[in-house]
Amino acid sequence: MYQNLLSYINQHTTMPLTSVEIGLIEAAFQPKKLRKKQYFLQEGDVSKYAGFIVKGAMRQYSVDERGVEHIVHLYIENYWANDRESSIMLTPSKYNIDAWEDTDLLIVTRADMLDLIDKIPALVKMIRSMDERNAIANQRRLSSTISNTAEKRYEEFAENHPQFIQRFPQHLIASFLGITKETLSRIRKQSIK
Amino acid sequence: MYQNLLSYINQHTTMPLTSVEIGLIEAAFQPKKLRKKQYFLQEGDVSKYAGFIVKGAMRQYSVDERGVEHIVHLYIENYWANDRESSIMLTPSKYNIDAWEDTDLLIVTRADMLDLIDKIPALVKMIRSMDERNAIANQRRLSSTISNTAEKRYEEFAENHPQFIQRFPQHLIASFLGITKETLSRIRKQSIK
DNA sequence: GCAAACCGTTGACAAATGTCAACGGTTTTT
DNA sequence: AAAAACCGTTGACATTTGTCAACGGTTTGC
Repeated sequence: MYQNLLSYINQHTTMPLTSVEIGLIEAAFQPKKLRKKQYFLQEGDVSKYAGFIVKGAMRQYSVDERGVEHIVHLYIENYWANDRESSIMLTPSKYNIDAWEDTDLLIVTRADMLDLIDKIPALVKMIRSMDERNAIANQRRLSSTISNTAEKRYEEFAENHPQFIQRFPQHLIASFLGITKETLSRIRKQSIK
Repeated sequence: MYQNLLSYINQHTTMPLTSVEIGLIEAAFQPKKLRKKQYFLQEGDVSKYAGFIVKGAMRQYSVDERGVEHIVHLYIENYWANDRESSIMLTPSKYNIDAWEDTDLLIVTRADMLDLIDKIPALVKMIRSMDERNAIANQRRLSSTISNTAEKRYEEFAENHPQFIQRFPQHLIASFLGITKETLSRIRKQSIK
């Protein structure tokens, strides 16, 4: 169960974890299973846990006044599911996070995570490295969203994230890209020609 | 000159800086002046410095195949101007960063910054706090971009960032929002009624 | 095994946004 | 002081994307 998380950590740090450190980590993270469609976080609640996905797939989305869902994140194995704004500022979340497939998580509270970071120097580097990767990914996505047409955004996404294309249905991909499922369907038809 | 930077750092940390630490910081950061329109970073170059804006205003943008500029960031006092992807991965930047007004910067290389972080514990927290704020801001912008109409995006932006509205001309704001200047002009006309 | 829900596609049409050209009023440069 | 560049606006029109309704082919749940 903890294997994925531990190797994820080792990949993002320079020095391997000691067995004492591994013990601390296993004590702080708690296993959690979600069935398909179960909520991990509901709009209006304050995020209590960050979840590392060991196995499964999840999505994060907002729901607008008309009831339309807007997918802001898709998650699979080795991703962290969380609304950082809510968990950092302790404000009610504007998002829902739920399981798209049956999912195994390792969850940790922000307090326990901060505690771990204080005790395990390697984690400081990991957090920074994760934040950097995250900032880069966000920058790319943002840039693509404001600069490219829907067609180009889809092409780029399909090229850079083929795992997501296979794993999630088309209407979720469309929403993630900020377009409707009909538009995506037509774009794909177009580009096959 | 260093006053703004030092109080910025103190605001983002818990313990005040010692005079030794202040000395280290002043040694690592180098003052730099840019005249309006001068480049801080040009597309194709690898980002060498991060720049803290003491006074002035800058913009970061890409240029597409048709020669159209897409503004990805606007910066004013107390912002950091940089293409993190380029400076972290050491890859040629896809962006330009230039001065929109005459600007005073304090610039630092990534190596010197990492060195400072190792020597000054308070900076570790500052970086994390900055990354968190950054992640939250990016999340909000992204969510707004894929979920809202142009009109609502402009309203939100004007409400949350009135300083930018005053400081940058409308066509830059439009590009930042991912729309044309004509569309923004019509949106504003509309909402006055 | 059947009903219900889900998924992608298509057509007809509406709405939002982009494109291009032109204008007048600034501000900046020389 | 004149010329040039910049800025926001407007009109006419094109293009992109959204909306709504319907369909058939899955897959899912009971």
